[in-house]
Amino acid sequence: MTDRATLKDIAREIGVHASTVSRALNPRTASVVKPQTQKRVLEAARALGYRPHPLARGLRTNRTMSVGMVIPDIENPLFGPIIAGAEAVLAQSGYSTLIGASDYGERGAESVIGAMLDRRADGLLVAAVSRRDPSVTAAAGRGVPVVLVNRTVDDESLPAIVGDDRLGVGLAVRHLAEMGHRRIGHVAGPSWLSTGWGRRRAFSEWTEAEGLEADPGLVEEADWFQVEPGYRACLTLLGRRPDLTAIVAGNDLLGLGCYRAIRALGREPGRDISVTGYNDMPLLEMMQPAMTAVRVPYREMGGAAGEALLSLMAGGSRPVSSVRLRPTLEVRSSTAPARS
Amino acid sequence: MTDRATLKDIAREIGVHASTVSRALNPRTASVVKPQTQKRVLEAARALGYRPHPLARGLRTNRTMSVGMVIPDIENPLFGPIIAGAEAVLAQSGYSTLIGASDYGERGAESVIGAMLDRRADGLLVAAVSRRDPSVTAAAGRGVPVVLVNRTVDDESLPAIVGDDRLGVGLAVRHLAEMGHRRIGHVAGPSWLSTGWGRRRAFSEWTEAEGLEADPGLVEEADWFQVEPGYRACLTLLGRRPDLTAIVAGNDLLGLGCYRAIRALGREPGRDISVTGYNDMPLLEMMQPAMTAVRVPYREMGGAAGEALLSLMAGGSRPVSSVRLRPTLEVRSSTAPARS
DNA sequence: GACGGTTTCGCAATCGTTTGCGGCCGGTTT
DNA sequence: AAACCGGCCGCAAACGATTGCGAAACCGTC
Repeated sequence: MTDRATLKDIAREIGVHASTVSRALNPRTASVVKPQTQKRVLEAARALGYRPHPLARGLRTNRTMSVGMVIPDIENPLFGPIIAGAEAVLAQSGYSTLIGASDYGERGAESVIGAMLDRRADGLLVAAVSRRDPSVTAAAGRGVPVVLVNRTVDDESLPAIVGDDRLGVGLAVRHLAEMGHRRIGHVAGPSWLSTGWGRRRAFSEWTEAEGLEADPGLVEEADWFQVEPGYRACLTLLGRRPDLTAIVAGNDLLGLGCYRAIRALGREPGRDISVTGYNDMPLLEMMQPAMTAVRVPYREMGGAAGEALLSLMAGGSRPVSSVRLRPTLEVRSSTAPARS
Repeated sequence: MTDRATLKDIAREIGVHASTVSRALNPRTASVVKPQTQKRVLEAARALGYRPHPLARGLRTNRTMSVGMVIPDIENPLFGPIIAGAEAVLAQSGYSTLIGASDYGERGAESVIGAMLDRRADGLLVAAVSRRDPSVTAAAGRGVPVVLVNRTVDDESLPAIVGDDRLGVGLAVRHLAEMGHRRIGHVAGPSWLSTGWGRRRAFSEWTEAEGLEADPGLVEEADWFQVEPGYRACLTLLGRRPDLTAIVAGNDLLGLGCYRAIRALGREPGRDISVTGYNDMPLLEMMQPAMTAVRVPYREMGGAAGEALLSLMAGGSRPVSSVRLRPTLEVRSSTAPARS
């Protein structure tokens, strides 16, 4: 860890004061130094391989040029693209991304957020939020720029970059309706997450809009966005309504759980009962049958969240608005015309 | 962003000097302050909600308490558990994890590593390395603690936490041999990555050790650890050797490519040709047929890497040694007895 | 040559901590 | 009573940058 050159080193090199070097190097203040000395500074800086010391700078300016990103579960492949998208645009603007896993801890994202605020992160990107999360709103209340990703809170005051679940569920329901399905069920995600809750409501709205049967009994909630809970929920759903010809799953993993449940009942997903997933995670097209799914643009979502946070931190007075990204439908072979 | 309390605030509160407060709060120096004043300091600190300012501290101590983690491709589900494992143990010791995606850039991990060193990260966790990567070895040469994860460099001087590929490939080959397979092929990963290269060599060694046919023509290299390259490689392999009854894939994605290739040739993976994957990524058991795979303990790998980096940064004179984690074999239905 | 107005730069404070050094105070030793 | 010592704590100097303020230096003008 050979010692790096400092402003003082450059100053000594060309016989000026360190403050002049600082001004020459900072684009915002470069106008007050004589062009020729600026040139000398720049040359010396490059010659010495000068790199500003982020801690010293941050201490003075009270900015760390780093943002914290809170993820509930890094092992979920869903969050990879979100992280990648956000990290890319943040790095572009010189920000580093601190990662923190809340691991669905009992205390929510609190300790992770606390650690990040202790580090004086300039902003927060939170993908981990449940529909009400005191630590997040508290941080935002204290003036820390916060942008939510993927999930949001009920209180709409925080900017959130999410997928348009109403639209996405509509794509799935209409697709099934067009294929002649009249009795469609829904395996919903946890209603304490905005995604689970929103898709469930959207499902009810769309079945009604399409003039399909709309009975509360058509919906069964899984207590978790995972394969196993999806399996169980689908089993009870099909136990209650064996006449269903299609199922809209709250996400891909729940859809895979449906596959398993349908097979457990001696029928075949796609052929006997159509299934749609949600998210379109990687490798979903490799499943048998390849799963039709609503595709959410997660990388773009991460990128948009990064940009929103940047403009929020820039402190522009115009409020940063929430964004709903338009999903698309990837039709594969887990959906087929209804066999009457 | 209400201003936080500083040492000086605490000092004023109880009528001592800030340096005394500093000493009282630091376990290492707490012994030089009178127990009673220490108690008063602690109380005042808690009352004021004091949190040390990491930038000021880092500026003085020349440590940032943060480590950089370089990932080639965050979107690859493989790296999620590694990140999670490392982040967990590092957070335990008060370190924050900076994430950086090298995105397989042309210039390797150079710019990402550069950005992290500019930030004065105390250490580096690199999962992105190719078999020779000048920027990584350069950083290590400059005295920055570096630990490699998952992949390593040819030059063994850097501590690396990797899976034991020799063992893992052995598990797969022996499993197939026990099921009566005699003509086993290998779809290898890129030979410029340590994992691709190591598994390929291990394959040759094990086929020979098991007394199986060991012909260079049994191996076909995919130019990338992805489904599509695996598909192409498997096609040419089976074109050359239609008599193969089993294939050991260099990783899971290549294995999925093999599935596709086998089906493209009108045969069925598992039934006609056995396939083994490598890594055992999430949802592999949901594929049809569920893929037999060598399971690498990635979360433990991340954790072990974090611990190795911690002890490296602690500067203990005893060298931090490399670790090879033992993989296991998950037998599923993509492998079956050879039909002679 | 004095003067007003710019440009350009140096001075020094500041951000919040850590830490070497020295001073004070109490008690014990000679 | 002088000398000494150890425990406890304050003083001040760092760490490396940014920035308000003021002072030179320089320009042109009368």
